[in-house]
Amino acid sequence: MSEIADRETKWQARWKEAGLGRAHREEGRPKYFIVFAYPGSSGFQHLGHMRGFTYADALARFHRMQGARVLFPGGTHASGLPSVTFAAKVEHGDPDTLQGLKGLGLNEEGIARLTSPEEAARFLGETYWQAWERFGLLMDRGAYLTTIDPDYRQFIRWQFARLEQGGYLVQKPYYAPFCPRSGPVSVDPSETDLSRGGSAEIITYTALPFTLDDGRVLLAATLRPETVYGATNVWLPPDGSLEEWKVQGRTYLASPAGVAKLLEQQGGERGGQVPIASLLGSTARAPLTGERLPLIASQLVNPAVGTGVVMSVPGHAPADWVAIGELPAADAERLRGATRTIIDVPSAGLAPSEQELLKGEGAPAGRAIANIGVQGLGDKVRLQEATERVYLLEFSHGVLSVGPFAGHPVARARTEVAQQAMATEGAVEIREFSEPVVCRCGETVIIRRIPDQWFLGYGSMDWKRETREAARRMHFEPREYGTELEKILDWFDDRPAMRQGKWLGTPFPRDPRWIIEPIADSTFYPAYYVVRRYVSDGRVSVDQLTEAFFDYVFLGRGAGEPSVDLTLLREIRQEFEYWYPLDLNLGGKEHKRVHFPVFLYNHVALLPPEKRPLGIFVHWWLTSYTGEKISKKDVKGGQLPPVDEALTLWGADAIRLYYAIGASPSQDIQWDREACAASGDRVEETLRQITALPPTPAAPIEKGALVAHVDRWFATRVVGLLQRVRESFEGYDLRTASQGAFVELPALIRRYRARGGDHPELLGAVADLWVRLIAPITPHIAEEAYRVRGGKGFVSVAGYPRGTELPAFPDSLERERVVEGVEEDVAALLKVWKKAPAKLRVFVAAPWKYHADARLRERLADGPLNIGRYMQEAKIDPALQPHMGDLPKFLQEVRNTGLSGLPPLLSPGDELATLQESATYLARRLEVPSVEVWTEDEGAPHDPANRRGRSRPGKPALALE
RNA sequence: GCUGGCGUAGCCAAGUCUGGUCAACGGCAACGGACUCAAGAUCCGUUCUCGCAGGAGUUCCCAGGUUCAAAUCCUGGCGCCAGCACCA
Repeated sequence: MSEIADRETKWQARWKEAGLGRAHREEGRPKYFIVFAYPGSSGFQHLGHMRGFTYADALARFHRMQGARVLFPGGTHASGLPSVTFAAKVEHGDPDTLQGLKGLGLNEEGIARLTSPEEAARFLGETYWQAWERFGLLMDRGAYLTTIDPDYRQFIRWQFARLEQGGYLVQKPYYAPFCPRSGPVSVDPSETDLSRGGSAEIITYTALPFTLDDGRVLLAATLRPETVYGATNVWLPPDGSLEEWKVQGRTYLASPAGVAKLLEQQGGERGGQVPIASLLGSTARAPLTGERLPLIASQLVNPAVGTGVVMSVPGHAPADWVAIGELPAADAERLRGATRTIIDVPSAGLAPSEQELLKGEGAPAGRAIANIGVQGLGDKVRLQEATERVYLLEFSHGVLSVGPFAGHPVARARTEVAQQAMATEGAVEIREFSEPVVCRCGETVIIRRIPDQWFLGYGSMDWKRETREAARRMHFEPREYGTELEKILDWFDDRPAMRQGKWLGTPFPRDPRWIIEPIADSTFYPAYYVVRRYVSDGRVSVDQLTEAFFDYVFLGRGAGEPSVDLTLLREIRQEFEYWYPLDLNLGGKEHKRVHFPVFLYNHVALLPPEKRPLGIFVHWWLTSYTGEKISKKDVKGGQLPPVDEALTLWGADAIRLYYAIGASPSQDIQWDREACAASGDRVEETLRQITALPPTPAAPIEKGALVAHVDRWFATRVVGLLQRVRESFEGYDLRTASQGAFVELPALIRRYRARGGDHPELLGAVADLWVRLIAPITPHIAEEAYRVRGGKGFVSVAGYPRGTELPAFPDSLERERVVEGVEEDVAALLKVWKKAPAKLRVFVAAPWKYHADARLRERLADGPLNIGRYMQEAKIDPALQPHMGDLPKFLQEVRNTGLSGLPPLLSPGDELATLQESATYLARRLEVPSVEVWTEDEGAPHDPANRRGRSRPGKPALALE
């Protein structure tokens, strides 16, 4: 093990031994309760996962050092599919998974155990916890949980009982993926249940009824029901049969595949076969318009898609347009002149590519065909493009121009037409996957209607309104997320809260066939962390976690669980009252639209306003380098290293600093190995420097102890820096805070020393503050340095610098600025001054200029400078009168810069004294053998170019020789 | 399309809400120097252009506009990213 790893494990062990992570309530003392959105137990963690956890720890540490009692718990989310997937990978012998497990030191037997999803979840959870410890996270192990623990399940049962009681659960029909052989399945990209089709979406068609003369009804499935006003005919497959579907006393016709879907989704029963040939040549009455349309066969129609019957809208559907063009003469005759344009797209405001699409005359579909150059029905790629573009364009910009909904935008008319067709014409919805979905068992997955699905009623206006109000009182980081969340709440709708299938989770108490869905069981859990500590140390048993228990602890309602000792019960209630509300919930940007909204909703449903969360912190991701076109030599970071490897290479402190200083949290960081390594160097250098500084003085530095300008200046700058760092932490700005602690402070010390500063007590005091300053970000080296410097206890619980620890001398900053100005100016001069200078003369402005300057500031404060008036006044000012000739030039220079362009105002004596005191420094620094400081009106040495005349208060003139 | 975000010097990335202190923090990289037998680390300097006196010019995706003043505000355009639901 490396020296770094040894150091880090040593301190982690000591923190654990001292119990620093354990939360202790102390009434009357401020508290800070922070959680991160617990990770799903899906596999091995990498550096990307650790970014947010580190932020949470840095904030928790900062507040702990500020004197707050901190509750910083963590857990893992084992519900749902991830652990099931992982266990399946173990079972199937997935090479990456097995290699990872062996890397963690598991033997065959240990690995075999992980084929159980529960075991896998617990195991993964432990590896996460270990990673958190190794990153230096100071958390309360007593609160650690996984969501499949029996006590957690008790908690979830209580939560859902309360939600149901409060009317937050609703039951209504739902359409879900279903395997006829294996039962409910999940269609998601991990394809745990599937052998193909994980990225399929469920598409909802409207099946419009077209009535034949004999009363039977053809169902034509469409995604664009509003185009019924432009329908010219009905397409049927070229051969085969349709099938009857009988429902509610009516008989519909659709393809056999279509009928199969309808039976699953709508019920009813199958009827007889109807040969398509028997239908061709007749007509059907269209819904809503009542027009009679011819039935025509076409290759266009795929009986497997939708209902196998399609209404033809050649004006707006490129495929229909092309199909009609390719019809035999007899069929074409029946349609002549029927193509219509029923959607207008105003050309104003269209993107050039959209304008291009609609160039020309005639129906939009025909124009798109011509402009894209579709060659015929066989030209599938271009036909597809034309279809998609017309569809999108008309959906987003089109306005319906005929019928009762004329004038309505297509996006709106579409639902209006569908609603009306369903209400008055007997239209039905039919759903199918966007691509074939096949179960692991080999069976094709279908969509089945579940009549009594449980939802969380997030669409409810009352609940939504109260949640929005709660959000308005919260703090969001970044602030933009607050406005975004309001928008999200606007469209947030009921969500299925349970499912039937093979998932990990808690059965719904009222009906255990339902397993509570993973998003739904991870909304109110911060509250349970408080209780969990009493379960893990055995003071409360699982069977004591009754509804009465939780009612009392969380809501203060009822007498509580009688089997729990009353004193203990009261204590737990007090704990909850102490820690709640939650100060901060921190999570990655993937949680913006799902977890954070429901987290808030549930707190609103269950708790009174004063107990609702106070803040949400969203961080972006650490991304791996994905560019492909750049040659390998240029590839910066490459893949994200696994946690173990990264810790061995650089150590936790280095990575923590890298996270904190690399970018602001609301920005993806692209992994940069070299930058991470460099931050490791910085960490080690910081440790070296702090330990090399003089010892911490026994007593605070008194104001009187600092006499020299550099000492005063240094102390003042440090004070400002400490304040800024603390404020940055309070404002969640970890980047600025780290920059101050790791970049600016060492730079300040360097300059202080370069300026000749060497006040041992002052440096010692600063070193002690520095150790504390860095502790939230790099706790291990902070402890190390703290101990080496003789600190007592742990710096992790020492006080955080506030900026009141050192005396400050505001005027010293202005003095120093004069010196800095001279440095900058000389550096600029030397750039163009080719020779090596032998001597630098510095001329401080003559006293009358200070007088003129003071007057100038008064005038500028009133508005733009009136030079004429100023001169009038100067004439009668005895101090300025002798210098009337020089005044205009003096004034001219400030005329354009205004007040803000003026350097700080010092007294002439202060400026002169500061520069004299700094002459040696300037000589060394600027590599000029001799530096002399004069005043402008002092007896002049050699000054042929009359440089001295340039001098202004705060900005002395310079002469190089 | 909807919702949100982004476009800053070789690369990463602050600054934009609250216009001036911004040729624009910080990091990486590169170059020069100090130190070293050497390497690494560390320290100093340089990295838009021009300039033999502290200056000037041109920049913050593009084009306009507001303003004494714009990376920052407004309008329009171009380009890119994420999410869009049952998936954690």
